[in-house]
Amino acid sequence: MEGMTTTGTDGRALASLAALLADSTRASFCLALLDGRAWTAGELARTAGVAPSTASDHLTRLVQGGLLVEERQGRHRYVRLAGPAVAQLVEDLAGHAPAPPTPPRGLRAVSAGVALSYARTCYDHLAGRLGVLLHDALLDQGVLDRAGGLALTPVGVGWLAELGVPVEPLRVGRRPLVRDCLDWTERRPHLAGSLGAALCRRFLDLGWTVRGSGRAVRLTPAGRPALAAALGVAPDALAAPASRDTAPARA
Amino acid sequence: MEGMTTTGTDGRALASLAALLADSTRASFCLALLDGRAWTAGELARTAGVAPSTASDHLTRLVQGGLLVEERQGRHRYVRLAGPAVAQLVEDLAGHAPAPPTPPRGLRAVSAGVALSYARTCYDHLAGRLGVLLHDALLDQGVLDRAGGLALTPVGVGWLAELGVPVEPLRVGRRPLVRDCLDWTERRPHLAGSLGAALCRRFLDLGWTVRGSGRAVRLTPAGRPALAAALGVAPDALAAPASRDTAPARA
DNA sequence: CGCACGTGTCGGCCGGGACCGAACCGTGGC
DNA sequence: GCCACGGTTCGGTCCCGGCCGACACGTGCG
Repeated sequence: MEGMTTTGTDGRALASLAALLADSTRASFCLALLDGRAWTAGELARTAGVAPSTASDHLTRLVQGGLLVEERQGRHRYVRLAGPAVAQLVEDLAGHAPAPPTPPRGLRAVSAGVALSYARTCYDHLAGRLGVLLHDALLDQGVLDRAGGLALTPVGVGWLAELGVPVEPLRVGRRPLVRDCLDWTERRPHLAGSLGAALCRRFLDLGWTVRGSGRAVRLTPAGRPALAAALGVAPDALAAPASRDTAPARA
Repeated sequence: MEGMTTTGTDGRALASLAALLADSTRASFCLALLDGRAWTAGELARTAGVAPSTASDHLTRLVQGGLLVEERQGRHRYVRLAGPAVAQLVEDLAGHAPAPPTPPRGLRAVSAGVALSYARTCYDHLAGRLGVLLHDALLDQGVLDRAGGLALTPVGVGWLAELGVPVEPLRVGRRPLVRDCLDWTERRPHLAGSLGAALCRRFLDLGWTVRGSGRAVRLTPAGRPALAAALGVAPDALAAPASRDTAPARA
């Protein structure tokens, strides 16, 4: 009677998982790692503003908890999120957290912020204004449809083939093909799931986009008209914000 | 350079949200509340095995954090999850937590466990073997389709109309129409989303199912053939486990 | 070989927070 | 009016865990 029969995950297990993210330093690690790349322990320590020894401790716990995986190279310890499932978990949690009243501070921070809000990676797919725009355009084009839940249409399969993205290989594993992911800056959904990741990768392969510093992404001069054509929108609609869209906010 | 520009949710916000679930007592509260009903502070305190004063404290924090909403009636304080979004968050987190190696203890616990694993509510939709069976049958019947992501088909709209469930009212709000929800006991998906909730409610209204003790649900004698017909399966496929399917584990 | 550097370990400090018991307060029943 | 009961508030205790500095270890460079 006392122990109660929860017959499912028990409170302790849930709590210990949540505890991994319940520390601001570890949380900031995970948010940083949401760019999908591998970071070294030192990098994470610096961006979080803690001593290397502290960061090392946290990383050990995150790895042991299964949220991160590590890869050692020489004297470096690279860590990254353990997979899309973990990324989604962090995204969801972050999406429910109250938006910070953080008006960027310095000039440099502002321009960096502008670049990030225009286009960035969210784990392994596109986010920011460009990500939301892609999401909306795919719905307009009939590539996606949300009449009965977000889904790829038969039309969409053809559209993807034309772009050089075969769909079948994307159906492997438990990961959903398409999924909404709430955009932090736009507060509207962009496209995630294995298809979102494949598109992001394909755009990079085609040279339509390139990675900027950190998680920022830029649309190349060649990529703009090409992507506009594929999405059936005017190239102007893809214009980057105020600053030159080729230079990533000159220092 | 030092402060870093996360340009999104900041680590502290994420951490404070996660901290709400990072305590085993609060976590067990949320898991208990996943049945979708409103519990009193005392009930939660007893099932978690803590003093009323402790529970009161925890509830205040959970309400302030926006995870729970309260409703005071006389000398009682009823709390329930703040909404489907919170329920999904807890589910997801619980789904990623390691499965507990908890072989039920006593005789009574075993039969209660059997009833629960057969059919129960998961916030506001059906879970357990019956929930998974429903999910699979809907896919077989062509009501749902996951060719391009889980979605309701045109055929499904008709099927629902026949059952007396109009679809349009379900499209309101941000909540997805259909969604997979990982079943704790079956470790396979069952149907969530506004449609999952509507079906669960409809079955209760039709008298096909009734609520048992706690979050358990039972299929009524009248409901079994009716549901079997609607799903296009043999009534035997819906048979409850070993024990009598009418008595919910006496005393 | 020795030095710099990135990382892990240990000890110690300290704050937060989980918990309880006791007293207090309002509700509802007698 | 009294009492039982559910809930809350308040001290006080105690432990967990985040943090650092100092030291040890291995890598890679000069």
